[in-house]
Amino acid sequence: MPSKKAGEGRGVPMREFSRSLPMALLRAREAVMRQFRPSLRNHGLTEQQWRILRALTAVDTIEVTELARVAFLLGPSLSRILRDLEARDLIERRTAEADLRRGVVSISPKGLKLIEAVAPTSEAIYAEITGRFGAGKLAELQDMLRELERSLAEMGVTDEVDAEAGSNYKSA
Amino acid sequence: MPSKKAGEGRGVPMREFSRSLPMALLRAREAVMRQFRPSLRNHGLTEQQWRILRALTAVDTIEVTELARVAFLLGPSLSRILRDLEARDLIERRTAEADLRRGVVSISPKGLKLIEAVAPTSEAIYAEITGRFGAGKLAELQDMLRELERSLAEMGVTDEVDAEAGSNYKSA
DNA sequence: GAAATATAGTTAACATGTTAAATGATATCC
DNA sequence: GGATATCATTTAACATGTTAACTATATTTC
Repeated sequence: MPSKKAGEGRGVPMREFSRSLPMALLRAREAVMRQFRPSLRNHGLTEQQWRILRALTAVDTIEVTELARVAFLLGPSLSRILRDLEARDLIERRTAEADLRRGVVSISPKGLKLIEAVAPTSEAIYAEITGRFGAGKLAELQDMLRELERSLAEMGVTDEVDAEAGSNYKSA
Repeated sequence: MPSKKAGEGRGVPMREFSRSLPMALLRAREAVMRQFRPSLRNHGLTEQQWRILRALTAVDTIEVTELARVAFLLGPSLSRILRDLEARDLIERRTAEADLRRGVVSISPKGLKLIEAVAPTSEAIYAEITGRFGAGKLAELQDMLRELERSLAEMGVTDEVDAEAGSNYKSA
C-alpha cells in the first residue's frame, strides 16, 4: 500500500486542501453573505458599514474601541469607515469629556431611517436561510461555532521565526 | 410585558446583532486563522498566497479559472497574487497551446521548498486545534458547514432596487 | 467567413484587512 | 511635578475583496 491517503501530490505530507477548516468556514460564510450583499448594495452599504450601523442601533452611544469589539473590526478599518459614515451623516461623533482620547459614536436619525429601510429585506433573507437549513440545525451550528471559538481562545499563538530562503519577498 | 425580546433598541425589529450567522462564522474563522497567520507571516506568505501554493501542490498544472475556484479567490485578487508569486519565482506560468486565452500555472521548485518548510508547523497547529475541539466534533462541524452551503446554493439572490434617501454616498 | 457574442484573463477604482508607526492624551513613577 | 510609560485613535503602507470595464482570443450566427 504505497499511498494511504497521505495527502496532496508531490510527497508533501498534508491534509487535503479541500478539507481545511478555514476554507470550510470561509465558503460557508460567503454562501450566507452572498444572499445579503445585493440588498445592502442597493442601499449604498457595504457589509462592514452595515455591521457598524447595526451595532449602533442597539445602543445609545458607544466608544470607538468597544464598537470595534462588537462589530469585529480592526481599529484602522473602523477609523476609515467611521470617517465615511460621518461624512454621509449616518452617524454622529463627539469626544468623551472625561478622557479626550476617547471617541463616542451614535447613529444619526438618517442612519436610523436607513436601517429601517434595509431591515425588512434583511430579516426576510435571514428567515429564508433559517427555513432552508432548519432552525434547529442553525442553533446547533451556532453552538458549535461558539464552542470552537472558546476552544481556541486559550490556545496562545505559536510564533517561530524563520524566513524564505533568499528572502526576496517584498520589504515589510 | 412591553418588551418580548423583540430585538435591538430604538424599535427596529431585528435579531440581536451578536446572534447573526455571518458574524458567528467570521468570528470562528478568525479564531482559527489567528493561529496560522504568524507562522505564514514568518515565511513571508499571506493567507491567500498560502492557499494558492497549497492548491498548486495538489496538481501538476492548473488553469487560472480552475485555480480561482479551488482556492476560492475572485479573478482580480488571483491575478494580482499570481503576478507577485511569479515575480518571487514561487510559481511558473505559460499559456495553453490550444486556447491562447487560458493561462496554465504550476508551482516552482522554490515554491515547493517553501511549502515543505511551512507544512510541519501548519500541520502541528491543525493537530492542536483538532485535539482541543475534538476530532469528532470537528468532522461534525465540517458536515454542517457543507450542508449549509448546499442549502443556500439553490437559493438564488434577491435583488430589489432602491437607494439611500438623498443618495449622497460615493459615486459607484 | 465576417460580424456579433461569448469567454479568459487583466486592469481600474474604491473599500477593507493587516501590521507598524505616529499622534495626542492620560496615568504612573520617583 | 516632570520624565516616562501606557492608552485610544488615527495615519501609513501594502495586500486582498469587490464590482465594472477592458483586452485579446474563441465561438457562434447568418
